[in-house]
Amino acid sequence: MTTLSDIAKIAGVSSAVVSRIVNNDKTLRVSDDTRQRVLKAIDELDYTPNIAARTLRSAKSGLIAMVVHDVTNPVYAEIMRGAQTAAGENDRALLLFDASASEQSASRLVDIIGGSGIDGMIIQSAGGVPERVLARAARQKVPTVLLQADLDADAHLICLPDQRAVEIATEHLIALGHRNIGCLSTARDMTFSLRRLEGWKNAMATAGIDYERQPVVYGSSDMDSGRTRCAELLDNNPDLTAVVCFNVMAAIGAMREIWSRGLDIPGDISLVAIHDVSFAEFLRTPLTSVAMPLFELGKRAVEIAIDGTRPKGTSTIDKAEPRLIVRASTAAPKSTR
Amino acid sequence: MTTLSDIAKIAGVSSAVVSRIVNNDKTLRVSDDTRQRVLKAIDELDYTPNIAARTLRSAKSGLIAMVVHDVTNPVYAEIMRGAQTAAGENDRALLLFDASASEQSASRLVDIIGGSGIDGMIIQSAGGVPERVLARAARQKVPTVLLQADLDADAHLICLPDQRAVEIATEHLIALGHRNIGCLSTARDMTFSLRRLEGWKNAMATAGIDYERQPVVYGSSDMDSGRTRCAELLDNNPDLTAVVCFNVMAAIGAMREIWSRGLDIPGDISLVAIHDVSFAEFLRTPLTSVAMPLFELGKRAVEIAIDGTRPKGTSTIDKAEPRLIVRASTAAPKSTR
DNA sequence: TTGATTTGGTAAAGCGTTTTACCAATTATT
DNA sequence: AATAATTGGTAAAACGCTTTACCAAATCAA
Repeated sequence: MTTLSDIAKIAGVSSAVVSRIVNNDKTLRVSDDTRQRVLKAIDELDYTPNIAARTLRSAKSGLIAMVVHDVTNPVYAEIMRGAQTAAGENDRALLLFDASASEQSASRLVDIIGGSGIDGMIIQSAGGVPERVLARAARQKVPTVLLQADLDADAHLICLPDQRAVEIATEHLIALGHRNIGCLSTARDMTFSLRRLEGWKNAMATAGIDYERQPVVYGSSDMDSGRTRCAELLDNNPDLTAVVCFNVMAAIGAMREIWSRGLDIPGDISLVAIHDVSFAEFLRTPLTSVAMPLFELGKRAVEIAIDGTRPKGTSTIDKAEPRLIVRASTAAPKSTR
Repeated sequence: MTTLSDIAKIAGVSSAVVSRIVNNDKTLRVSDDTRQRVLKAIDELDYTPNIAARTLRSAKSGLIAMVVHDVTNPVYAEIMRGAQTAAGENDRALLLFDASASEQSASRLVDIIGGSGIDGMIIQSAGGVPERVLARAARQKVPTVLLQADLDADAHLICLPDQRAVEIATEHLIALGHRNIGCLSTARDMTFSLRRLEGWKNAMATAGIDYERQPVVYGSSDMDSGRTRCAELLDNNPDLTAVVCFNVMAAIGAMREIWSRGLDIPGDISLVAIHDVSFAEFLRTPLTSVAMPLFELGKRAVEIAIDGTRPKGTSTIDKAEPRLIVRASTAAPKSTR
């Protein structure tokens, strides 16, 4: 309700001065006395700049759109927290879109992009994003950051240290004495699945194990998928003593399948999952996992979305190594005991 | 980039007409021919109204702020999905703030409220919201909806059918033959805790059980709290055969404690939790729970935030009964077998 | 003393909508 | 034929801010 010119009137200056003081314009020269008068008026009237007017004039809204595949998945929630934090640090706010929520929400997003409502966009939703969203963003030159999903779009791309994470997981199993180690992978057509597989091959080869003879099945990142794909894995590979699960929720489904067969974890099968979740420790068998820098991923995503100078391309979060959290789902295989 | 007057020029009309066509103004009288020309131009140039200009002029941004206590908690994620859906249906978008993320994010929110950046606000964060946020919203007359948290603020308040949920949970245990049923409650100073306790008392009294002799402990909604409070409960009440947990995450902590004592669920202790989560079924002992209409809560919240006509006050989501999901964590007590 | 520079500002043009008030031409009514 | 009502629009004023261009007065240099 209080406007710039209200302040200007009270302080006895033009609104230009007030605006430049509010925006901390370094090129403004103003007497200390005047500045104090303005500041006092701002404080007394509790003035806050109108966002719409500022956005209209400056073509910067301070809003970043974040499209997530499924808010409900705790793995992705951590990414959101990272993004949230970076947004706060940089005076931005996050507009949330759940790709799985409704078609109308995608339409709304297209309208917002087209209406210059956002300064940047972050997409976590592997595959689930309508083409028109990407197209519109490209046309409007809205900086777009893709997370772990290299659609060949005109956008930035950030990856996790996928290969290293699976290497660490596999090395852990090998160190325990496992030789027959299967993979419960994520979607076949995602490059992060490939990078993870590469990590597994690497670790196996380094240990002199012929990974060609070891099974790999592909699934998605949920419990149901984990359960059914794990069943296949066990059915066809009686010698298996360990499984690397590329997604923690799938790993939980896998556990269920293993238990339902009367098998023990880790007695009969050892399990390592990629990504950690808060309740991993509280499962029947506390789950050994490799924590990925998800928070950092979200944080970097908004930083890149904000930073207009950065050239497009792929970057990887590699500040910290993936972290192995040994719990109770991994142990030496029976044969070595 | 394309503006209203671009369209107007091409269609050979004034921008007023275009605006009113875009906004579907019923009072506009225009020849069918003209309307088609305008529509065609809009379509060809792929025109989308500039959001900032519209917001500035109309003082409606189409944005609802949602403040959540912890994005990471799967219980609250379901609320967000509901809100997301309702937002899509009503052509709004959601601005997300994580109360636990950063102090700066609260400042940013205050600026946005003050700058007329939002049309409404939903707060899920019990206790964790800075006073200045509420104050600013009240001053700016931003419709505010409080979820399960009756701060005495000038706002709408929506509650869950807390009492009924716990009644259902308790009745289930009583039907199985339990008489010694404890409560692992949520925070003592929250009225939803009180309502839930009321449900327990109700069910107990109806069955002719003296609930005064049964233990109640208070905790918070996380696993650690669940574990430690459950320990107290067990230490002081050896006769206990069942526990109603007012929060599912706390219930998971409780399970851990029970197992760590070499006790069996449900053999020694039966457990029911309020709220369901996707992985409840995949725990060591699949957890019996009472699902609450969380999705509906989120949905109603944005509907109320949008609907300016509704008088302030308390409402309860009572369209559907809380739903008992019987899994494996509840069974008849030993004594009756 | 004169001209140049610095200080401390001001005026005003947009940014793209929405909306109210108004109006000329056409059609209907008496 | 004269008046009234309807049709199909138009003009222009906000909304509140940012930013560029400009300028009078004071200070400084020579």
